[in-house]
Amino acid sequence: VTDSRFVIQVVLPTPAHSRLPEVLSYRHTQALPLGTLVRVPLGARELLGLVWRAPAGITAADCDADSDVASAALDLKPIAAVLDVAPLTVAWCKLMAFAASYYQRYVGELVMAALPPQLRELDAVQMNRMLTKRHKKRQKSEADAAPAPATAGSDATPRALAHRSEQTQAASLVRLSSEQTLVLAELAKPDSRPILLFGATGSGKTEVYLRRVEAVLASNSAAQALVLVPEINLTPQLEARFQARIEAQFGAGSVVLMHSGMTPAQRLASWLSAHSGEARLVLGTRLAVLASMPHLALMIVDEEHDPSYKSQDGSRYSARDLAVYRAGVDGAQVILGSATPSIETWHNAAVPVSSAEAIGAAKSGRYRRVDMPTRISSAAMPKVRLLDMRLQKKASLLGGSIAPALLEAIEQRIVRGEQSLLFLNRRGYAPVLHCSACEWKSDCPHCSAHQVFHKLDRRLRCHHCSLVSPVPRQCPLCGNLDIGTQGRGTEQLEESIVQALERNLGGANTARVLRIDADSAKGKGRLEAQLASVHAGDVDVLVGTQMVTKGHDFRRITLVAAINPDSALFAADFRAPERLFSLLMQAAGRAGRDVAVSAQAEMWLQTHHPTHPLFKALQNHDYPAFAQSQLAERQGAMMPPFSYQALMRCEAKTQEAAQAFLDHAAALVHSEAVFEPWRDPQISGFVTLYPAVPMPMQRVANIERAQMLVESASRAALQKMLAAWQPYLRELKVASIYRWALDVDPLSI
DNA sequence: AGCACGCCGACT
DNA sequence: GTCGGCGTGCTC
Repeated sequence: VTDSRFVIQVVLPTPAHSRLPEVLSYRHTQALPLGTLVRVPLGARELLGLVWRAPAGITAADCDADSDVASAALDLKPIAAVLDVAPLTVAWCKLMAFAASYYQRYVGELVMAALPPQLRELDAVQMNRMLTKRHKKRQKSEADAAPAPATAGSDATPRALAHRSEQTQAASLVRLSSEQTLVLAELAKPDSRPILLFGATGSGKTEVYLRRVEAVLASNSAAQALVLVPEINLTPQLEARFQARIEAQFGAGSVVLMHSGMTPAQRLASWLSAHSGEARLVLGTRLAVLASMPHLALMIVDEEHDPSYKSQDGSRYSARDLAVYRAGVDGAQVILGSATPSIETWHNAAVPVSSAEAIGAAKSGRYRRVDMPTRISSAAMPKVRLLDMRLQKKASLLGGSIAPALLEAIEQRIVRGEQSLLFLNRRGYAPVLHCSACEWKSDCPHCSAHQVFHKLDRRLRCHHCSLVSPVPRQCPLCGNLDIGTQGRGTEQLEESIVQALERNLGGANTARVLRIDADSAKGKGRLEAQLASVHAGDVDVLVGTQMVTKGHDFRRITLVAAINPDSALFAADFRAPERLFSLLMQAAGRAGRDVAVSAQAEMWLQTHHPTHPLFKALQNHDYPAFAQSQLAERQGAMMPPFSYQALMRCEAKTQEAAQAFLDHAAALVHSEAVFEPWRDPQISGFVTLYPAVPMPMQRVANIERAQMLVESASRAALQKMLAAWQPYLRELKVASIYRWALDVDPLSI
């Protein structure tokens, strides 16, 4: 114990609002490099920590000259154990440092979000036992696979080379289009800027990703690639395709998955494999952007506009933005792919911006745009038809929601043996019940939302707090027996379609209708089974929420209909049009993927606003025009990407308390005497604090929520102000507050 | 955030 | 007489 002279700085999973400092000091018998994983005592617990600042020769003995520091150093607790795992790289630590400072969190919080949960739980003995087992298993499988001595990472044996060329031949059976060939040549150019791969749905982006990954992995025997997708559960085909192709060429175990749906043991195994360099390709969801990959050379963010890349809890980072930053520190290429890029990315790719302002953008401050406009197999994009609902008689609407012309189009598809997809973003039978005699509505007692009527199990459900209650037989307020539904959900849409087909086709009706939404897909394997029946052709009409619009390659769908897209048209959120456009474009992409049927593929939009520019742009499949109009609007109103935002959210017992906290926080800033940075005109002149307001969903599970927007035309000024604000916020004590959190670059405000 | 310590109500 | 409720307070 006496020779534990070295002072080691460690970060731990201490939340930002605990009163602990970000970095803690411990003693150890020797210096430890930055990035070393250790277990350290904290109070009564023993936690996983990461060596943060290398002490560079500072020992307790060196501190003798200063007795205060020396005695403090002697008080330090010793490090309990050093994990037998290679230290994290300096580049990875830089990523953590950047993410922590940009999103206003403690480094320890991000580090722990990045490490697999099981790494935190295992003590040193369990850990080492596990590592030994893993090591032995690997040696055994290597011995079995290659009698010739082939070390991991260099598989340049004749056997491996022969194997590889065989595979290359097999892969080349998938013939590339000339467009794909050109795009791949463009991606191979030595240009360090992030790339926006702007490619229509069905243009063959996945094949381009695969080839690019293959090329980068083949160029260097250690190189690693990272492919991010929004939801791994929704793209099992993609996973299978990557696994088959890459493992065939680079060996079994060269591909690992990383997402939150895996078991703790699987997550640990994947993490170790990526960390050791054994895995050449990591395929995962947003959390995979934080994976330890010492030889990272390529990152691909598929569907980069997808909101699920922005973490909505905990550290609230954007995996896409961090990928762009990470490409910089790792010297890796980053490719952002989308048919409907986020407006921010489009702006970065289309308009030069000053380098200092773009998060992590390469030195030039701009992205390189590579276009893939053509649908593969010369299949055309579906024709978009706007169905003017103002001209429809209410009584003629089927189940109140489907125009007769649309039903007719569906029936034609059934006769031709083609499939239709009806898209409605509302699950349940009806969004609300109401009393015909009084004001009663099926309000959730705990949330500022209605309880949704689910007819199948005769229940009322709150989709926010999951409260389930029986359907009342009479009005709870006035006793009236006449209780009706209002609005329509997927259950009702399914019911209406089934009834109409029975009525119209009578005994000849053999049409099969399937509903896919979060309710129908509940339970392990249910979604896969349902999707499989669509692929197998066992379904004629598919009714679903946005769940079915993502990525599925339904070959025989020739009609996609958006039943009620208008609701998002005039939403308060300035990003609502962007989301609607990409949702509808993606849905449209489900139609006519097979060239044999693509000629008659159509997308129908039932709307009361057929002249709306968003629908016009969609009709022309003209994303650039839509993005341009959005950018013009945002520039006029000084909204992102022409300004930068942070949102302070607060949860409390009462709305008053929540707002009181935010008011205090704002007052703190405005009192220049307290908040020094505010005296700096470079900050106060550029940062605006808006008044605290209730959140759009004001109450969830009896918790009142309020928010306050902080905005600036200068990212640097906003960052400076937020960083200076943090310590004051941590000290702020207001009664009845549950918690507060800062969200940098919020997706919805 | 954990996890202690700590001081008051209903049970073997 | 203890088991356990969750209210403060501390953790290199």
